[in-house]
Amino acid sequence: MTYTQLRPPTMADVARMAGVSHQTVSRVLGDHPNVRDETRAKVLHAIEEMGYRRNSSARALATRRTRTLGVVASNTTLYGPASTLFALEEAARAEGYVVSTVSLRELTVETLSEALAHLSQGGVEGVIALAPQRSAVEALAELRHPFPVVAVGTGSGVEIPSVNVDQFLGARLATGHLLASGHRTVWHLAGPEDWQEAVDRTDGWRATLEEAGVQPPLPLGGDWSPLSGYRAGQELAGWVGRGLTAVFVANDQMALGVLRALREAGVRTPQDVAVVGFDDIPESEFFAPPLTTVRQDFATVGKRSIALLLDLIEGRTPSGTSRVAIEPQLVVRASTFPYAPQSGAAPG
Amino acid sequence: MTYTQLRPPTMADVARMAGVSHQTVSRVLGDHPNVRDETRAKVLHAIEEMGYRRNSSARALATRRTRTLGVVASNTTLYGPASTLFALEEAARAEGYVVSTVSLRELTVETLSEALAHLSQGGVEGVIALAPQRSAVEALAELRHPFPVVAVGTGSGVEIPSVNVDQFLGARLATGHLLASGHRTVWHLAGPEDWQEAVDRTDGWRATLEEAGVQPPLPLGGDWSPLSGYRAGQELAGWVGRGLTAVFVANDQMALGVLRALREAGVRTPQDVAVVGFDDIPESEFFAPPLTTVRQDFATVGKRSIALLLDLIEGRTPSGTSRVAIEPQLVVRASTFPYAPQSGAAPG
DNA sequence: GAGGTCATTGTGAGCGCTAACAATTCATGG
DNA sequence: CCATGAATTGTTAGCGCTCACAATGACCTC
Repeated sequence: MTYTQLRPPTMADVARMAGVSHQTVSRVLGDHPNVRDETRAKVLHAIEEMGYRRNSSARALATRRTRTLGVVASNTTLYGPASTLFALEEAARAEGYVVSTVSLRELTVETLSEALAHLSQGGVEGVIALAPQRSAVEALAELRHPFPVVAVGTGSGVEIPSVNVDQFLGARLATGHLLASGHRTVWHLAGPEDWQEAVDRTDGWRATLEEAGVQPPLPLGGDWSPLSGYRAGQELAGWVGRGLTAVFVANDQMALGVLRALREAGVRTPQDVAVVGFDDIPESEFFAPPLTTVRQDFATVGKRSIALLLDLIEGRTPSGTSRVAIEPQLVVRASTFPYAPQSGAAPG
Repeated sequence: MTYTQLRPPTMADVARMAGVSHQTVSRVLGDHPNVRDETRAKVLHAIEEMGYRRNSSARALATRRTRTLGVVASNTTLYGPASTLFALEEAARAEGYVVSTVSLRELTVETLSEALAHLSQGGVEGVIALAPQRSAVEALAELRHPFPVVAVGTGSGVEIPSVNVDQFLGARLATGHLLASGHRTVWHLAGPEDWQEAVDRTDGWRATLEEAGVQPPLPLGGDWSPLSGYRAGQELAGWVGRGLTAVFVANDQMALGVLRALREAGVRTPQDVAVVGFDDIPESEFFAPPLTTVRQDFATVGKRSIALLLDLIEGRTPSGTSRVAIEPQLVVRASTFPYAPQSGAAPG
């Protein structure tokens, strides 16, 4: 078939065919109660017959509601952002909203600004910003935008309404688990410093050690990629036998690289060095060995974010006040076995 | 700040402030050439001053163009779909289009139909359907929709305009590589039978073996997950020493499970059994051992899909004729080493 | 100086819908 | 039988923009 420019039927066309006024058609479509069944049937029949679809632009213009939300994200092929995106869309759709997305290669003032402008062109009523980099958050605070914005993954120390997984707590769970398993200290491979989540995880790790009266070793740094984990793992391997028996890695992908580097260096996991990751990506369970990690509940993040944004749009919540924090969960697997008898699923 | 319902300024407001007609404001915004510089400056100043933004609904209504495209996808947290989604959005944005997405948990006639209706509510001018399941494609062909639809990942045997990576060729590359490395035969762990891509990969594998005069073993089946790969791997381990020396696995995630199962069974990769995957997910390079696999160029898929859809929307291409196929690429790593001296990057 | 051309600006009419109000119908009770 | 009000339907006026066309004025040309 070809999509010729024959103009699609309008409400008036339907009304004519059904022998009613266009307003009655509108009432039928809007499920207005005061329409006689017989009339409704006539209208529905005409709609069906003509293949009529309500013009969303005209509707949006008249109602001043587009029922569209925007999402700005980066690194959308990573498990975390992809999962959040999925949850956001599902939650928004459940509320009758369409979601338009902009996926950025990098978050800067410029790209963010363009993204918001682009979404504005799409007529969004509000925007969720998956903005894990701190620079992005600052940019967001500066930018003028005619709609409310909710930040996700920015940490709670920002001006903007935000929803976050409690990264500090997650790191505490991971580190505490290793200490409880008998390790004297826990090393740390951190994520990029300009990511708030990375900083929070490092802070949680450090705080846990300090509370246990342990002087934290100097953390290593990576960029979330398996490759950076691999490189850090090579360095870590050099410390085995000199006090290194446990590592908390800031995400699962880097942990994968660490595992490989350790293996290549002849270091056994978990017998020589225990490893904990963060995220619980689907592959983690099948790493060599299966990875103990911290699971984030992205579905809840999505739901809460949409709920908050809709509150803001409807004016139910004064913006600037809202901070939502969500608890993560430790998942114990073989990479910290046999030090971990207390909880979690056994590996398959 | 609060988003009070003070009505945002309209074009007429700007016009009044700048002392011109609303049409002149429209011209400035539309970069119409015949506007005096002085006038343009006045208008731009007024726009800036009032924080004016063009109302997209009104614009869409008047122009009959929403400049919005829709995407229906499932399994969006998997690497392949997520990468395609990213590429699609980027390509569409480059053309000035906003992208609205619907992420489905499963593709059925009902969910697809709802998704299209939802996107229609969002005013899309066309839709890309990431529809790897065959059932979905059939559903797509049946459904009435007032806009063009391009299918991605459906294989080329469908009525609908489509864009695909040549899965058959990919399987041929993988299987051929193993045969060329000296293996007598190649076993196969297939994806779900209702996925066209899985079928095409199996067909490519079978054809390559038959052309080499080898009777293909019975393929195993999985569901793309590492777990299903793990289970299949346990079974495969039982065939080692009885003719099994090489396995072509239909995706990297399942290959991960296979690797683990083999390892646990004391089977060495690649010395005892060589393994090839499909997708080249970022983690593959860091599996134990690093995985030989087939890379799909999702960026090109995205660009070509958008280009095709826009052609359809503009009426440049008669729909129903267009099939685009994209070549995949073999990436050789240690899981087929040392049988593979001929090409590809060495493991890190 | 009349007529013509071009650049620039303004005017009016819709795009297809919903909201507010007006009009009509119908059942009901006094 | 007619007033009363509820249920149902119709009428009108925008929503904020772009498009087609009209109007204005500056500048030439002969």
